[in-house]
Amino acid sequence: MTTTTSPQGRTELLRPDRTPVRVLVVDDEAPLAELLSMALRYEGWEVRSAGDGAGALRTAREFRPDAVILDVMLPDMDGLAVLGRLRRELSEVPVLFLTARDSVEDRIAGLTAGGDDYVTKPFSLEEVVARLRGLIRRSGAAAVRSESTLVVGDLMLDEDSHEVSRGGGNIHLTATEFELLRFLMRNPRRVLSKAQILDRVWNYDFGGQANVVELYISYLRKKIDAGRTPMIHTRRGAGYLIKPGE
Amino acid sequence: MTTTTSPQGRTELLRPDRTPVRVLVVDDEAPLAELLSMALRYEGWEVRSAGDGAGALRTAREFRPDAVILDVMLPDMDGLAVLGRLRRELSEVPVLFLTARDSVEDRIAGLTAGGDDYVTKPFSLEEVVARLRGLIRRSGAAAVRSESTLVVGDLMLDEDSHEVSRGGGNIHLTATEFELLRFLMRNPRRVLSKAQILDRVWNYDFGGQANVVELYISYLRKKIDAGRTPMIHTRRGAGYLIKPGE
DNA sequence: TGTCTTTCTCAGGGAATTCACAGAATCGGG
DNA sequence: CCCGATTCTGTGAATTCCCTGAGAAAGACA
Repeated sequence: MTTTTSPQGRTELLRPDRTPVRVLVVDDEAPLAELLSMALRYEGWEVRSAGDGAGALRTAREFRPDAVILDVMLPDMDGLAVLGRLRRELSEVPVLFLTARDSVEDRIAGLTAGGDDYVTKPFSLEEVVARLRGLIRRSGAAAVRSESTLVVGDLMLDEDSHEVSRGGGNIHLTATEFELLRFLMRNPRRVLSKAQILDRVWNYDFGGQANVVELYISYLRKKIDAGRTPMIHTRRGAGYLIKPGE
Repeated sequence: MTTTTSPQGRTELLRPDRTPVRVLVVDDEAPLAELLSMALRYEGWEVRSAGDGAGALRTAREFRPDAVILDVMLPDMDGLAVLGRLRRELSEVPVLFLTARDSVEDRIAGLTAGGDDYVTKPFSLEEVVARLRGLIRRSGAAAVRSESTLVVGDLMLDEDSHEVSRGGGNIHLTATEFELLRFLMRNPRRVLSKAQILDRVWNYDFGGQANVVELYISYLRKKIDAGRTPMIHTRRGAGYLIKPGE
């Protein structure tokens, strides 16, 4: 039941013994597993990865993760088989499933019901991190009842209700705008490059123009900063950052 | 998991000694037992499971559950035999029977007279959780803090009588509409994705189109929001949430 | 069994959102 | 003060997401 402040200046999840939360990533696509691992390490978590079911079980046995990210499609055995065995050894561990968009309905629905969750490919890293954070919090492995509300100055963003307000007035954001603002607010007073933002907020296979970020920053400014003292700032050549006005 | 607040933010059932309620799940279909266990743990309860009658008795003796979920069809012995023996050792424990749709009338009817209850397969998790909650509440095993009436604004839903009203006027809902509204009302001001809703409210083997959720939201709106200030809101790209008007 | 209710699929329409493109504006270095 | 690089933003098209009517299928009840 501990909260500490990470290098990023954010409250962090910690296990009761004050060691970092441990996450096991299971995916046979190496680049994807790598991408996830790096994103999770960036969050301050300890990560191991496995490329198949057998390896997953072996690693889990020894690593004792607090949460597992599991691709449903594995080369050697079905994700479900892995899940079954995993549960036999680490009964409580929450699982975040990765799945293709179309295979969702048939098999995942139901699996996730117990408090597990899933994300469809292609996903954004922000989404994965947010979901995983929720899972871990609910599982009680890292017993931190952190607030679901992000606050920067007079700007508030509620991750549960998806409500955003500044100085009392409610603000309507689209899904992408919301994700972008959430990412900014999770890293207040810190410059985020367009590349970082693209990597985090957009799906990992997004192939479009990099200036969508500029575009969405522009949208956000119209809604968030309109008139008031601006909180979203440009660092030319570096990126963007959010901080309380004055 | 020692908080009095559930993941949904509702008051939780706790035993007199303030430990979580203990539930024993007895079912020979492992995936189903797993599904149930996870859902119940998510509710903040402590769960053990057994795959046959003998195991059930062994576990019950040692685990001393406050309630039992019992599949009527077990490989080694009849659910009824298990029940008989169970009662000899834990005389008061309430039981929630799981049964196939057609085997209901003949035998279960009499069994449930004693304050027990039953659910037919396939069931939805919301239904099982609700029934179990009712059983435990009535049994008096747990100090009950939660009301059986959910209230959001001027909207009221009674989980016992299944009555729903808004602003005094009674509203008739079908079974599915009721479950959906209950799930929404148990998570007020919180965005629920269509996937989450599907997992919880629909039967675990539902394989249909995800847009049934949209459809039933539409039905609910006609009955709940008709004319008045809307309480059911769409968060495009994220899900739905219910909150008091204004 | 026949009737009424409920559940669910399908498909069309409408609206909100996402994104590319391109020209305007701004910045910083010389 | 000028120029290239970078950022901002208006326009519009494509897409995605959501709502809902109509009717088929399944179930409940008498």
